[in-house]
Amino acid sequence: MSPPRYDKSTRTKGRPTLKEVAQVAGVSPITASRALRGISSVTEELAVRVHSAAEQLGYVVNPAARALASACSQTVAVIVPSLGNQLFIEVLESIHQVMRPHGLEVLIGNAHYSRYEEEDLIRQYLAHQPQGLLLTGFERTEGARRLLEASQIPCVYMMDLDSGVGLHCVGFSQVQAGAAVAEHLLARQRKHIAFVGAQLDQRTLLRAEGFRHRLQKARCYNPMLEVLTPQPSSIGLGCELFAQLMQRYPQVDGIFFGNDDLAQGALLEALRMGISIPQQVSIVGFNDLPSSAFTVPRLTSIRTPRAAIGQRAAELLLSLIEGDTIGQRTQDLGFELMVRESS
Amino acid sequence: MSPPRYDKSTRTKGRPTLKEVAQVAGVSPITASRALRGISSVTEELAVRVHSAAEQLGYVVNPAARALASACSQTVAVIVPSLGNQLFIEVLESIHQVMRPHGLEVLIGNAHYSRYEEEDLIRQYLAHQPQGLLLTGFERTEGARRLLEASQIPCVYMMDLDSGVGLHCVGFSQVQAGAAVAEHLLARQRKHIAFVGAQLDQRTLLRAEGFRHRLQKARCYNPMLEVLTPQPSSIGLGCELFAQLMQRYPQVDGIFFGNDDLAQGALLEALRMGISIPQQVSIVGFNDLPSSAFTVPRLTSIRTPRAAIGQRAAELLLSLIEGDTIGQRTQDLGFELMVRESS
DNA sequence: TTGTAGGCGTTATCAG
DNA sequence: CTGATAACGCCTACAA
Repeated sequence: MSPPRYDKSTRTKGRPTLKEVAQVAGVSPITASRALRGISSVTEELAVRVHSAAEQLGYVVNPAARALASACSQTVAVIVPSLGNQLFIEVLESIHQVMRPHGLEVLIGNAHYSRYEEEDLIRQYLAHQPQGLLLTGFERTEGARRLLEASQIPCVYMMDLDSGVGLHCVGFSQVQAGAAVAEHLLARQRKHIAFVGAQLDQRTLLRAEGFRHRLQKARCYNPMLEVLTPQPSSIGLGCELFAQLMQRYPQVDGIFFGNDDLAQGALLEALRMGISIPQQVSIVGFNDLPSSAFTVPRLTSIRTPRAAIGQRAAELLLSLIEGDTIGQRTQDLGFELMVRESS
Repeated sequence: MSPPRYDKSTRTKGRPTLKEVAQVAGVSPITASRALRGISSVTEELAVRVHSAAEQLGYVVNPAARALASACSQTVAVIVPSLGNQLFIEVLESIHQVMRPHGLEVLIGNAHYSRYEEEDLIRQYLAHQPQGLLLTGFERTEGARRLLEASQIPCVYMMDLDSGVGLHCVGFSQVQAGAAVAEHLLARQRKHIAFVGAQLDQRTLLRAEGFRHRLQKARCYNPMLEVLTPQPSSIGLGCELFAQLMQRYPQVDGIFFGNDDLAQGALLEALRMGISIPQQVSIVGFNDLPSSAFTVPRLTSIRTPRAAIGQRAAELLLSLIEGDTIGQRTQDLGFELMVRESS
C-alpha cells in the first residue's frame, strides 16, 4: 500500500502555491512563507510541517510573485564584455560559487565590448530589481551611469581599480601591469620593443599606457612599434599581426601582446617563419590563460587574479547587500609576472 | 525654455508604472498595456500617445508583474554543459541573435557536465515560467525528465540527434562523425589507431562508439588504444595524455582526440618530443575550434555546425512557442571533415 | 509566535 | 476599440 500523499494528478492548476502548502501543513500562508524563508520566528514544529508539505507537493516559490510583492528578486546580475575570453568565464565561475549558497541566481550578460549593449543590459537587468550588480571596468555611457545612480542598487566594479570616483571595485592596476612587462623586457636587454593590442577596450589601453610610459622613461619608446586594432583578439589575429610586424620592422626584438591569445598566435607564426623565440624576439602575453603554460616555447605572461576577483567582488557585493558600510572601497589583488621560456 | 515634461525628480516611488504612463497619456492602464505590447486593436493615435508618455517617463515594464499576471515570462532558458568550451559560447551567441529581436531574454545555465546540476537548473528555470527551454543532448536524470514533461513547456534539444523518442532536436550524428574520422585515418593507411577522450559526456562516448565500430569493421581495433578519462578536456591534458600514450605504445600512428583542445595539446607535446606530425603520427581533432586552423601543423578536425545549431534550435523553439505543429522533429545539420596538415 | 488585511504592477476577461 | 474589475502568488505592515 502506498503511503497517503497529496495526489498531484488531481491538481487542476499548473503548480502548487504557497496557500496549498499552508493548507497541507495546516497553517496560514504567511507562516508557511516565513518558514520557507527560514525566518526564525517560526516554531520548529510548524517549520518542519511546512517544509514537509512543500516537499510533498514539490513546491517551488514563484519568483515573479516574490519579486512583485517584495520589490526585489533573489538575483544578482553580472555583465562582462565577452564570453569568448576564457578570463571572464573564470570570473563568472567564482561569482557563482559565492552567490549560490546564498540562494542568489546569477544573471549573465554579455556586452560584446559595446557600451551601448551594456547600457541596454543594465536597463534590462535593473527592471528585474536585482539585489546587486557586478560590472566590468569603468568605461560606460552617461546613460548607464545615470541608470545605476538612480537605481540605488549596490554595484561592484571588477577588473580594474578606481581612480578616485569612490566606486566599490576589485581588481588590479592595469597600468602597473603594463609597466611591469616593459620592465621585464628592458631587463632582458631588448631594444626594439613593440606593443600589440586588439579589441581596444579600456583595460587594454591602460596596459598599453603603462607599458609606453615605462619605455619612454628608458628612452626606448618607438610609436611605430605600437600596433593597435579594434578587431577581436584571437589566435588567428595574433599570427597575422606578428607576421606583419616582423615584416615591417625586422629589428623588433621584444613584443608585449595585450592578450595571451594574440601571443599564442605569434608563437605559432614564429615557428612557421623560423623566427626563434626568445633568441630573436622576446614575447610576453597577458592574463596567463591555462594553455599558455603549454605553448612552444612556454609563454611568459602576466597572471591576473580573475578567480579571486570574481570571489572577492561577489563577497563585497554580498556585504553591500547586507547593508554593511564598507571600510575599504578598493581592493587591489595584484598580478604576477610568470616568466617562462618565451622571453 | 525647456519643453513641459514630467519631472522625474518629484517622483517619490522608484520607478514609473503602467498606471502613470496611462495617466500621462490620458488613457486607461489596460489600453496603455495593449499599446505597449503592440496589440493591434489600439487606435494609432492612442498608441502614439502611450508610447510617447512611456518614453517621457522612461517607463520599463516590470517583468515580475507581467510574469505574475500572464503566468509566463518573456524568457527562454538555455542550459549548456560548460562555458569553458568555446563551442557552447558560439551556440549561445546564435541563440541570442535569434531571440533578441523577439524580445525574449535568454537565461544562461551552466550544468558543469553534471546531470544533477542540470536537474537543479531545470527546476530553477521552470519556476520562472519561461516560454521555452533549450537543452544540450539527451542525457539527464529521470527527475529532470519528469519536470520537463509536467511543465508542458516547449523544449528543443541541441547537439545530438534523437534516437526515436520523438523529441525536437537539432544537431548531427555524433556516431557518424566518429566513424568519419576512423574512415579518414584508415584511408591514410594508419594501422595503430588510438582514441583519446576526456570529460566522457554522452557525445564524446558516441563519437568513440562510431569510431570504434568503423575500426572494428576494418579489423583494426585495439581496445588498448582507447584512452578515456573523466577529467575536463584541456590543452594541458592533451599534452599529458599524448605523452603517456606514445610512451606506452610507441607504435601508435594515428590518434583521434574527442576535442580539439586535447589535439592541440598533443601537437605541442609532439613538437617538444620531436615526434613528427603527421609523418609518424596522424592527429585528428573534433569541433574545429577557430584556433585549430593555426596550429603547427594545422589541425585536421571535424567541423561541427554549432552556430547553425544554435540558430536553428532557437528558430524551432520559437515556432513551437507560436504553437506551430512541426512537421520535422529532427534536424540533422551534418558535419564536415576539415583535412589539414596534421593527418 | 501567529494571523489578518492589503497591495505590489500587470494582464485576462468580459462588458460597453 | 476601450475600459472596469478581478485575479496572479507572495510579502509587508500591523494586529492579536
